[in-house]
Amino acid sequence: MALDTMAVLAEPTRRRICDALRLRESGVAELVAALRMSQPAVSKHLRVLRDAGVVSSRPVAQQRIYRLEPGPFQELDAWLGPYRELWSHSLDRLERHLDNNP
Amino acid sequence: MALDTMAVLAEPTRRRICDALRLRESGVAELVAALRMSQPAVSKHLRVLRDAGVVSSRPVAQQRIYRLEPGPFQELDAWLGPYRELWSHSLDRLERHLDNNP
DNA sequence: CAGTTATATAACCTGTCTGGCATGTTGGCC
DNA sequence: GGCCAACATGCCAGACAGGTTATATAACTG
Repeated sequence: MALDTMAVLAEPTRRRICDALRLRESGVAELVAALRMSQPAVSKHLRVLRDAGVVSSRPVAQQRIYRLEPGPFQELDAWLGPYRELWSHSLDRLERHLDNNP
Repeated sequence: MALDTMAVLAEPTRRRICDALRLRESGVAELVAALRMSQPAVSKHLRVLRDAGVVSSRPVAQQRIYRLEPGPFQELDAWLGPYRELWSHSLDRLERHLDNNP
């Protein structure tokens, strides 16, 4: 469910990791440099992200390359679905208003 | 920013409140009954949601009617934007694959 | 096999968050 | 004005999350 996913993505550091991985997949050291944080802290966040399926890792020599997985983001998108009519209805009203007032 | 909004919406109880308010605006007592939780707990969550702009309240006699506000959900939708190409690209590849293998 | 690189895990501390109970506060009613 | 109803707020206890340092593991390297 998007339930757990939201909690995982709510953490600012983890979102920074996602922002970084959105540009290109990376090893841990690269993320550590980008985030200016201790390596264990980054590894812990990566663990959480991986357990939630937000990222996946593949070993390359001693490195582990992390990349984003689309699934959880799609879930989040789907969860947001019903809430979209909160503002799509407003847009409908705006359109009708403009139609009636040319 | 969507930053704080995500943390606010990550809380399961608060999401249940949002789910309830999505159907219809309600007073606190109604939410208390729906969530089977103590009234102070609900009021506190409503405070957090209101501070984040996720809900707004309007007084009606001694009641306070709460309703959802679209803003934060739009922010979340916007934040999700760049991540959408994670799976839209996959769909592109799938389409090309199907085009090339009729 | 010894040493080094790259990452994961363990132990610990601290701050924050959530829930409950008790107590304010505000608006209507007799 | 006194009382009740509907919420809000303060305070406390328990749980949990995130960071750091120290240590373990895995894979190359000579």
